[in-house]
This record gives sequence, C-alpha cells and structure tokens, in this order.
Amino acid sequence: MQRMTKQRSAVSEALAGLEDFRSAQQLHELLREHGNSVGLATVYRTLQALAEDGDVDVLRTPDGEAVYRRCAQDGHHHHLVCRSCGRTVEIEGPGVEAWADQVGAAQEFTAIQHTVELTGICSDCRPVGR
Amino acid sequence: MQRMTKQRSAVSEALAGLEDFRSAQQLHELLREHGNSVGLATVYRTLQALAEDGDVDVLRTPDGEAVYRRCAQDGHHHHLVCRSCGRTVEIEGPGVEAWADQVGAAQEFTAIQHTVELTGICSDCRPVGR
DNA sequence: CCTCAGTTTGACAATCATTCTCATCTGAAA
DNA sequence: TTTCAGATGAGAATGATTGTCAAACTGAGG
Repeated sequence: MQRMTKQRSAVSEALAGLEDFRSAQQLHELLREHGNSVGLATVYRTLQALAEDGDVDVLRTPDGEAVYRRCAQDGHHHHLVCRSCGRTVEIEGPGVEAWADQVGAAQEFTAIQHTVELTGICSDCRPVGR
Repeated sequence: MQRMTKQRSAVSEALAGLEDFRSAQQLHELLREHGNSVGLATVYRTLQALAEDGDVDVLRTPDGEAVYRRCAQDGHHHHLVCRSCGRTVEIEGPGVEAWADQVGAAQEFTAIQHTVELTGICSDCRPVGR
C-alpha cells in the first residue's frame, strides 16, 4: 500500500511548483536547498511511482538522462525543443492523438501510448542574415 | 579527415545487414561473433560519427540505452512496439510528417526533426476472453 | 615501394545516472 | 500505544558511455 510520507509529499510539491522538465538529480538538489533533505534514492523511487501512476510525464534528454514533469492538468501535449539553445515550446497535437489510436487499432494493438517530440532550430538561434 | 579503416567498414556493414535498431553493445557482440574483433570504444565512436553524418538514426529505449539503425533507404517510418512481448511493427505516418513541419514552422523553428514512437499491447498478449 | 605525420584503435580506467542492499525508521490501523 | 509492512537513506553496485594514451595503421608524397 502507498503511504504518505513527508518526502513523498515534498517531491510532489516540488513538482507542483515547476512548469518544465527536471531530472531526478535536479529535483534532489532543489529539495535540499529548500531544507527538505530527501535521499537521492528516494527521489528516484518516488518519481518512478508517480510515473507508474501516470501522475508525471517522463522523457529522455538526448544524452539519456530521464527528466520528469507533473502531468499537465491542461491536457496532453507535446514539445518542440530547440536543438541549439534548449528553448521549449509546448504544442498540442489534435491530429496526432487520433492518428496514434487509429494506427494502433489497425494493428490490433490496445492500450496505445505515444511519444511525440519535435526538435528544430528556433528563430533566435538561426544564423543571422537569412 | 575521415579515414577508412577495417573496423569502420565492419560497423557499417553490420548495420547494412540489419533492419531494426541495435544497441552499441549488441553490435559489438555481433562483430566479435563474425570474427571482426573491434573494440567497444571504437564501436561507440564509429556510431557517433555515423550519427553526426546522418547515416544512422539514434533513439533511446525506455531504460535509456541508445540504439542505432542505418538510415532507412525505404523511407522514413515509425514503430509500434508491444509493451509486453516487444513485438515491433513498422508503420508509416503520412499525416504526422506534415503535421510536424507545420507545427515547427508556426513556431518559427526550422530544420524540424521528429520522434514518434507508439507502444501498446498486441493481440497475442491481450488477456484471453476479452 | 618507403616514409612520415596525423588518425584511429583498443585495453582499461573513469564517469555518471540509476538501482540495489539492508539496517533503521515511520505511518496508520487496531 | 502497539505493531509491522512499507518507506527511507547511506553507500555499494551496476551498466552504459566516455576519456586516456601508447601502439598500430592509413594515405599522401617522394
């Protein structure tokens, strides 16, 4: 059974106060700074549990680090990340959702989940003069 | 300047003979089995170089391992993977490609790249009786 | 074919995120 | 308050990936 411990709520609260993705290590550091000393292993365990319950989204940075963010209350969406400066824009994919379910059904797959991430070069990073 | 060495061509050849994604470790093992003894570090370096040149695609497995595949000559496509047994189906996303470019352009991003992966439970793994 | 400089290689050490271990602690039900 | 299964944390362990550096190799010239 899941218990409500101070460290578990501390992690949840930290996530609640953030808009974007953070790594387990960053969250751990953040908690320490705020006086909430929580073990690194516990941060990992808690994030894992939250991810399983669908309370947080997980994705991988290009270098393989896992980053977490509380599930957007404002609905499911995806990201467009600048490969140069890391600027992130949240986007919605009305068509993509439907497409994913449709494709899955056509292959006789159920419980379809999808990962869609876009990367590009943002206007600020585009070489000047063009 | 890039030189052509036997290990470099060995890696390329190994990739040429494969359809799906393999990790650096798997490729390393594969090469050893075929008598092409190549250092693990070299496999990593070569794959990195190939990825930079856009000759291979890289993506991350859910547990963070990097997997590589030669760039599909047969056109860009995505995967639908069974979360239970790992069975993989290749799928095409006519609409998704267009959607990605469109969304990117709307945000003033250029050189858009996208990652789209679907997971689900395949018919073989679905609980019987329903 | 022979030489030479700059590359590349490979064995092994070093990183680094994440997971495991296990003794100790704690929430919450009775 | 008692009780104990679930939870914690310090540190070890794991495993992929990268760094190190002397030795081997490639390719251009001669």
